[in-house]
Amino acid sequence: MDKFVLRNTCKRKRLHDGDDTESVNLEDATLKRSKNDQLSAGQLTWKEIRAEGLSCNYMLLYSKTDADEIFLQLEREIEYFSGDLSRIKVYGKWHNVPRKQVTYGDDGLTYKFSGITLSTKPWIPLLDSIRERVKHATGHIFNFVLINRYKDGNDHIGEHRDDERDLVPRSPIASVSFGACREFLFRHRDARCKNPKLQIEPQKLELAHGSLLMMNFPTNVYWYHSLPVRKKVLSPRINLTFRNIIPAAERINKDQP
DNA sequence: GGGCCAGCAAATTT
DNA sequence: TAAATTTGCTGGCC
Repeated sequence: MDKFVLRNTCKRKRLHDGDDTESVNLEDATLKRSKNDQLSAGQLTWKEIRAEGLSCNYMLLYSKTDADEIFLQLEREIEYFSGDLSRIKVYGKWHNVPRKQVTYGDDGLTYKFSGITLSTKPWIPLLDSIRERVKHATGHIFNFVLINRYKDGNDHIGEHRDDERDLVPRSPIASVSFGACREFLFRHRDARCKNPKLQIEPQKLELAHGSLLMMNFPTNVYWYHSLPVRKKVLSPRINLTFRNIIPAAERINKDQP
């Protein structure tokens, strides 16, 4: 993939002067990455993102060269859910989810999404190698990955928290991004209503090609996240969120002690 | 003109 | 039992 194309897939826009939201500029990241192309990844430093009840860490996990190669491999090898598994009923109307998605993970794991239960596909070497890279960088091993592919800026995901019931309590979520830069938005649960009691500013991130975002406890308790529509984005983004899912058998035992 | 955002539309699940 | 949750459409603002 051409570096020039990637560098232009996302122009950062400051909405307000003095905007103090944490954000990561793809152009800076691309420059930094080109300097580091000769270096092995893992030598790059973490950036901390903190707010009330929000704890995230961000780094460039892959050099641009490696990220380009992985993006192409993902495009070749990942098979997304289709048919009933990619449709959803909202307000009595059926819709195709505005993105492509699929789950891979350890044998027997399932993941509930908006009423439908998705079973996982078995790990493939490409995904296992990314999982190992995340383990090397963070010390965390994950048993499940949800892959979302956003074909362009019209594909999106609405504001949500990740389903806590299925997740191992307090376990972090690792989000690895490839392809086009998209704005990622956090909003505090107490700042979502019409007349919020608290004025908590949203947190905006721009997740670069080859980046890793760790969402640590208790981020997922207090903050909703979304990937809004961005009409100017014309190229695809693939995002992998690694999680630790409680196996269904253990969940049943837990619910019925 | 168009990008962005807030608000609103049921039915199902927990 | 009541609250939370999904996406698309509309209208207002810039």
